[in-house]
Amino acid sequence: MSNSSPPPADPSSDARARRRGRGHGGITLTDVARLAGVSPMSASRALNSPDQVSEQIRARVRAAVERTGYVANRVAGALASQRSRLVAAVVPSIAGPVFQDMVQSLIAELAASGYQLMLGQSGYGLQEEDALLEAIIGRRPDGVVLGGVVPSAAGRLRLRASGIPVVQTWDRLDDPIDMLVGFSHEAIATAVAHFLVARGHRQLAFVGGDHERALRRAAAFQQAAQQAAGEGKAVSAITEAVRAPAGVGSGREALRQILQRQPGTQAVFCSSDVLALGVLTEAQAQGRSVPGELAVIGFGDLHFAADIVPSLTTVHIDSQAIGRHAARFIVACAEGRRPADTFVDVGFTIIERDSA
Amino acid sequence: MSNSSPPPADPSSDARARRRGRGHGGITLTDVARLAGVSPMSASRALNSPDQVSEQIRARVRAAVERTGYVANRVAGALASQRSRLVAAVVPSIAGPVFQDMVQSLIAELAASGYQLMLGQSGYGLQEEDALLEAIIGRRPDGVVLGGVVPSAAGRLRLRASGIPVVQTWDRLDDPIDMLVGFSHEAIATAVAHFLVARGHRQLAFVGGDHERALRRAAAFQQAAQQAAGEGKAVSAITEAVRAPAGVGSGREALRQILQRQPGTQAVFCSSDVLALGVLTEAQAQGRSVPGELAVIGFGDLHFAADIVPSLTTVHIDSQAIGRHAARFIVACAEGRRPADTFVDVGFTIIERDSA
DNA sequence: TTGAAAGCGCTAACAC
DNA sequence: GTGTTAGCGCTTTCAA
Repeated sequence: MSNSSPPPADPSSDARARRRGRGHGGITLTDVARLAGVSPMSASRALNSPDQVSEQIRARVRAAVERTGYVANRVAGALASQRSRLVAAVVPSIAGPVFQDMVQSLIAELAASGYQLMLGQSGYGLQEEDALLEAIIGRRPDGVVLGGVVPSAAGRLRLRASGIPVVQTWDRLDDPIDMLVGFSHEAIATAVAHFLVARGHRQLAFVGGDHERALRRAAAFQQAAQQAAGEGKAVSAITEAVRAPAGVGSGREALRQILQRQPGTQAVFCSSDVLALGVLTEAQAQGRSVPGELAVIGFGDLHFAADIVPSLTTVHIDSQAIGRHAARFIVACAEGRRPADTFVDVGFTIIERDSA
Repeated sequence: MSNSSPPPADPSSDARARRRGRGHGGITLTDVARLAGVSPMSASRALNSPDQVSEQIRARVRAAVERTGYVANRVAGALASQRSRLVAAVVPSIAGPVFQDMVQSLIAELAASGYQLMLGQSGYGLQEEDALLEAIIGRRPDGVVLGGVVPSAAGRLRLRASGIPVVQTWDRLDDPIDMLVGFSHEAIATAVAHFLVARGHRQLAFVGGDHERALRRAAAFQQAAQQAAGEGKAVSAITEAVRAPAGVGSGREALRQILQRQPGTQAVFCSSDVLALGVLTEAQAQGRSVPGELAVIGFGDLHFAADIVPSLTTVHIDSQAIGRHAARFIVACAEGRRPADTFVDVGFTIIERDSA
């Protein structure tokens, strides 16, 4: 097969071998344009802003694309236009159940606008976090979404300096880098404490991870409990911190610890439904009835929450909405119409089921 | 602050405003080189292949980078070098528990070699799958990892034609596009059927999704059961297909259906631990003891499997290994040393716990 | 070891 | 509408 001029329709077999030297044998926009008998610029327009060219050109370019199997090189496009149509997201870990729904809706929503998601995991030490940030900024994404990641001061500075739109999520921060889509962990802890106290529980416990966010929620929970106590009720609340990853096993262990420290515990608020499942399991294993002897509240409203026995009372967060808002913020920025209001509180709902 | 020549150390405030015209005010390698008093090429070498330049140049460039807060533009680098250091992965959905560990280890392993992951979701119809493939190929990633996704004939052709290394995972396919890291669903189904028959169970059931992979596993399970029957034992096996997403609720419903269709069912093999949790839950709700009256086997060995009551007997797949192998295959290809053997079967293990 | 020249494949900007 | 020109910021290639 001769290698001059655009290759014919069959793009099969040995494309892999074609690469050599500097010209790499790939089909370029110039090839398509030549085949269609138009200028490269017209070909570009026919593909990217079809209304700006005549029907004739559109048709000829379309035909040439079909014949060659041309796929536009978006790397070159990004370099020339300074728009990568790539968005980076950073989460502590994709393996936990927490950020899944957010990432999923982020991907879906971005894809709908022609953007792709690059996913990074922090939570492998600060050294790596810096390297990750550098790798991300180096790719000049059109936006960065941070999920439950609190960057170092240096990281914040770099992100700011890069000029890339940033959306922080999963938390209501006082001093966001740029945009914000979240909810208040303190408000949730307070609401849950009131919920439990209102139902007559006086000896409470909180189970959560040992990271900053969970600890803040714990503090708020204790504080709200104290406050209820101030209203003439004697309420105690203890906190049990488990190490990551917070699985079912950690939940079981946590309940054991709690019952040792405060045998009369009447209600447990868990910072994830998975932990709550562990608490439920342990309670059952010990023959302690839920919610009769022990009320349990989870967090996240994961898919299994409604279907286990007893069904789990839990805090629902609309994670999909978080992803959706974040995606829209960034797409808007990328298209030059930065939203006026760059802060969204998606709120929360306590879903009352059988466990509390 | 004057805006001519490379800006001084402070990269704070209004970088966002600096963009205008064609030159976008960003710090480029040329700026760094000028500041260091060397050619751009030397600066590039100082950063990318430090051993090729003198200590003097290295130091001066390093200093200039620090002063300016320069972050290399990898888009330009990718265009020039034809290596994006970007790998694309496609999974049906990131929200299921199935591909999480794989994606997690893929990200980690790639990051360790300086690569980033772009994540796409298929499973939104074929129209979208084609668009997704186009978006991926357009970015010229150094590799594509397919997780449980069977591309259309057209998709396969395009991937092949693109010359991008492809790794298919989670299955042992007969005719892979390129490289393969997986395990045999048929072998698993057979092993589980034998496991159950050997323990005296004669009335079996399979619960799985209604997609191709699960159905193949179901067929293999039934066949293995028949085969055992041929050895002088009367074995029956029925299949219950649930619609996606296969959650705890689907598992409960599935067991109800099964017990209606085959009231004497003694053992259930579920195509995911989540379904198994549902079956367990329903059995418990009906007062049916596990494993006494009903044996249950799951698939995936998810984090909760060991900690629920009864603990779940299940099929363990080393998903992390899948991600690791896939990453290594692609990095190797990208660095010009394509592995001789591009096929790995990671196998499986039946983890025997209390539920069967 | 260092540098100059020449692109990578595309699009913004400006003509016609 | 369409084409021409001139880069985007980097790296490959080749010469010194």
